[in-house]
Amino acid sequence: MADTAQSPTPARRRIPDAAVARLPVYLQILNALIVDGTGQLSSDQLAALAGVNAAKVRKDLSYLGSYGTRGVGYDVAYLVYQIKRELGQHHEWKVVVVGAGNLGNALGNYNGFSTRGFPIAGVVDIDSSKVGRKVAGIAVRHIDDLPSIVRDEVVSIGVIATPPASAQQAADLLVDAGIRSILNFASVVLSVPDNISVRSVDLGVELQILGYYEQLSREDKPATKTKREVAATCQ
Amino acid sequence: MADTAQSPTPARRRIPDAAVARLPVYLQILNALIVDGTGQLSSDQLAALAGVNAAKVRKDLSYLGSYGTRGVGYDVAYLVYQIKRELGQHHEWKVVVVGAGNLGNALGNYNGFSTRGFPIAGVVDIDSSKVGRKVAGIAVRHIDDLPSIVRDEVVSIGVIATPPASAQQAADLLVDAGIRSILNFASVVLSVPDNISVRSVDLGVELQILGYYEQLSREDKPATKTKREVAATCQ
DNA sequence: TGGACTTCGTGAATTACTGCACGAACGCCT
DNA sequence: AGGCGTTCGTGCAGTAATTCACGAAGTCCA
Repeated sequence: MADTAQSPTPARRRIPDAAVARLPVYLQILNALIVDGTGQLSSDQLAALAGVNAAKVRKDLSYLGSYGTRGVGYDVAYLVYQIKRELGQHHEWKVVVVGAGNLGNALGNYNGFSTRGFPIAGVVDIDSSKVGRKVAGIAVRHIDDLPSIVRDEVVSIGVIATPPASAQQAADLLVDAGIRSILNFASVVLSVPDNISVRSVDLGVELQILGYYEQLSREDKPATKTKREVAATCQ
Repeated sequence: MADTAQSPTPARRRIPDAAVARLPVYLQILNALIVDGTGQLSSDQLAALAGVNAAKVRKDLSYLGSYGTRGVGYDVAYLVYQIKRELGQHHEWKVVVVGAGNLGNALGNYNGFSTRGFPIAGVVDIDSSKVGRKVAGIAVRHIDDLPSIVRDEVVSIGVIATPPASAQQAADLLVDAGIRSILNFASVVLSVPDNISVRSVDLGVELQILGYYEQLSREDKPATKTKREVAATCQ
């Protein structure tokens, strides 16, 4: 968070975390629009599709630069290009999945990874009996092979799909193998060095949050409806 | 957001969204501590385990009431009780899963749901060829049965595990069936009435966010490491 | 009983994010 | 060419979230 001093690049814009979390959503929408043949769209339209405020859309996009045309809107294809550039999506980031259980299998078979620029370089498991089984055409390898997979395939991101009890160990192994970005599906808080990025997705937590608001809306006499249309991703 | 007027309950505390999102994490940690036999712990200790600031822990917990003891800390079991109460976790919330594909299967087999108070009342799919197949011991039913499942089983939460193209339709059907809380795994922004809660978890978006910070840390000369230890769940 | 020490609870300061409102820039039409 | 309508980009005010800092309230031990 030290934006102090003169960075070598004249003005390296610092995009707020909240905006970074929304850019992929815009990108997803815009990609769908390209398929539909839409060439231009306004911040109002994009805002409606993303379920957010139009001013927020404009501000978010302004962090990328001034790529809109006043009186007209944004060129869809160009915007896609710029968002991809900002997100580092112009090349692929390879992913390795740790844990070949239910979730690991589902992730392996999930198309969204490769179609969005995150091809799966490998699936590993600590259980030798699972080694060799195929997940989405990829043979499961033993976790001891993790370092060589990461090195040989130039993997950037590790996905933890193990039981909670093994998650910390998996994280340690990923860090040791040189991974600096981790997506964690196990319901534990991982402890990692400062320079490692971790994002955790815990289904139980998501449900509990929903449960809270559900309870809240029931306590309030149903007349006063709690307005709430979250497109959370994190947040 | 209208905290205006006099609510009937003398002082219905309004817990900030950010705090609500953290309470389940604390709960998870505390539950693990109970198993270990820990009776008391300080905000400092809990903060370390949750990877957050101690002041934040105290403020979050203070929204529940004053349940700590100065000079000592918090009683683990009592805190668990209070967090559960606040989150509405003293009774179970039944869940229905829409979509019996890869993800639907993984979710059905995922223990975390039922062990954390969200038993699966049913799995439905639009594809008749999948109907009758078993997912985690539960027979898949046709989506036409959704209204009766929701009514008969008193389901509170719907989980969308369909392909993106069908997600909006699934959401509409859930809303029609009376569901007011939706957990969406499809990578589309759902459009629902104001009084419905939606939380979206998009694996692609999570990876793209990680990709951004990964790129960022590579651009900065590696000397200036970007500090970043996020335990996001939403945010 | 009293003093030293610990830890909570919370007001106040800080930081981050949101949303409004408006000037500037552009296309289009006559 | 000029005026009109549209939409971007952004300064600013308002709101939400975080963090600090310190008094209050408790434990423990001599």
